Amino acid sequence: MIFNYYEITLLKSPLKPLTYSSEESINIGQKVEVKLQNRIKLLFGVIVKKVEKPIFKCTVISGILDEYYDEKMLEISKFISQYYVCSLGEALSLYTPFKKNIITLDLDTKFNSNIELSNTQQKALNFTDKNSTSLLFAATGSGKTEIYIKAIEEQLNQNKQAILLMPEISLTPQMEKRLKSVFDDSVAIWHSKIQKKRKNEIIKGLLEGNIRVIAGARSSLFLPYANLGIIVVDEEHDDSYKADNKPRLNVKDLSIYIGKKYNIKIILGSATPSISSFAKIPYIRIKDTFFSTKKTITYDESNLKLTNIIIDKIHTTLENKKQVIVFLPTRANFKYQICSDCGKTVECPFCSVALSLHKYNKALMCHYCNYTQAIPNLCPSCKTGTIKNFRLGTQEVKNQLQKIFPNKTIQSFDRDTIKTDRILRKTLKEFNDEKIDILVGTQMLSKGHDYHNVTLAVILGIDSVLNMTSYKVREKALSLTLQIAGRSGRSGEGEVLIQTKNKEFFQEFIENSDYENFLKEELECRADIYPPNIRLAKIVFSHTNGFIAKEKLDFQIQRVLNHFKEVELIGFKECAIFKISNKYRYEMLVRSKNTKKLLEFLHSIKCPLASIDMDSLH
DNA sequence: AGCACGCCGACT
DNA sequence: GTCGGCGTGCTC
Repeated sequence: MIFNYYEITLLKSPLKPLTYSSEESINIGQKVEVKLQNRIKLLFGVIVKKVEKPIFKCTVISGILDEYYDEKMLEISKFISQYYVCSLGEALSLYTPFKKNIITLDLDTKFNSNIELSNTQQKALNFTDKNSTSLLFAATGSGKTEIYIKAIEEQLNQNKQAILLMPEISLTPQMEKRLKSVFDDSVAIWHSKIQKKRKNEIIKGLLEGNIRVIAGARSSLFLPYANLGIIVVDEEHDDSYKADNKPRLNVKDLSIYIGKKYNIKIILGSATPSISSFAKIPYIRIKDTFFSTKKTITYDESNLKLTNIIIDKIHTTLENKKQVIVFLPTRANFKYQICSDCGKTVECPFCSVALSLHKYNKALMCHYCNYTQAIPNLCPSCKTGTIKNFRLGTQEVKNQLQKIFPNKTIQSFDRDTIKTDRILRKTLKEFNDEKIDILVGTQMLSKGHDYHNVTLAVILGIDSVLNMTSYKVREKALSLTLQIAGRSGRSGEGEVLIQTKNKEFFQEFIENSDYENFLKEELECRADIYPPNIRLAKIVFSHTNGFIAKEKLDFQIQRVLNHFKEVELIGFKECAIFKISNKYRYEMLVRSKNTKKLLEFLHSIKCPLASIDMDSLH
């Protein structure tokens, strides 16, 4: 009997590849089922290498499936496991494999959209033709979607496939409509909320060749593409392209990597591009808008509350039969519950954060671990004082506005209210049909939705963004403000009201100059100490026993200082939220100009308490 | 002694 | 990740 020996990487497992045997000759990339130790359930694995008979005894492969990972998937996964510090199995698990027995049809359907591009749009399209990777630095309403569509069409007509990435599921409905009008059933929407049955249809369509364009969230990058020609990354500045659990990859950065390696065209687009894209990628600016909009900006230098200035502006706007959006960075009703006697906040028992009041549910909730409790009558600390609310959230602003404008329809727009795709579509439709007068929401408001009759955008509490501790706060606060401001006055004149104690900052970059100046100036500030000119990684150590977490942190600090000369320790501290889900957390930030050396350190940590975040956005 | 629980280390 | 092995410490 002839046995073959293979290294197999186990999917979703942090283990290194293990060696198994089989009588059959199996291809690299084949998905198989294997038994591990005394576990009852079989595990899925992928053949990564054929090897000689090893010195130890091998288990026989239990089953060979009719799914496989192609060479590109394996190569990219290898890169992900190296760069983002995870096992090969964890990286490969991102992918939906190819299926055997599905014949790939010819990709020769031709498309002929009748979209007429303006001169400016045509110039931008030519620019993306000339550069393999390009950035469309395009103002809101400048028509970048048409450019995307034309660029995708060019690729499809060369028998290629296309991906259009969006940061949010909530943006897919409007994009779907526009893509379908050109590409019809050749386009499919892909994200985590798509039903399993539909997902299988899409994979089949993609393999057979009748689906040619995938538009959707992060996971769209990991489908079985036989002949990918272009990846468009819309709203490229958006932080949600970075995954927040392992493998902590950034699909925008990964797209750029894939584009270079496999000669796939990459187009990034944003009205407020990220500093790193601006610094590294050839860009073209599009300032023209279809409707020349004139923006008036006013400031309110009070703390987070609805002042008369704000109420008057809203009143006038509504009188003129126009709509209003109100942004604030906090969900729920109030951020903190403070005792009037002892001044203590009501904290989550499992996390070091104050609980938020959710009036609708009559409960206090933790925004980090979802712990929920009844609203206490008396302060749980001193048992005498009463609990007072502090700092507004979307719900409370909505309620206050409702009292001031009893005849108007006011709707909140945040994760609490917009729970499903159906509710999202319904709310946006009602708002655009002018059945809603005011939308009060969080970041969700800023994300590329079209509000055609809004002439006033109110931005509350932006200072709390500016006051966070991150090298990115200025970039975040300004892009967020501009994105929200961009929602006002899409047809005609628009007003923006910013509540801030940092008026000069906004004046300087919104009124006196523009975002490009900000990017240039901020790039200078970042110099060689913060990205994009240097690599930054964050390592978090967490444990139910705080001393253990601290001990592991200290150990790694010593290692960097003593053994990794080219890696610089920027700092270490308790995490901003010290305790989450009953685990105490410490973090350290390291940076290096030498990516290889930085990765060497990160790979050498080998501590299960540590979560490693390469290119951390914090 | 007998058992519950948490930690640790191995996994081909 | 997931499992068993093993040490600690509590109870009968």
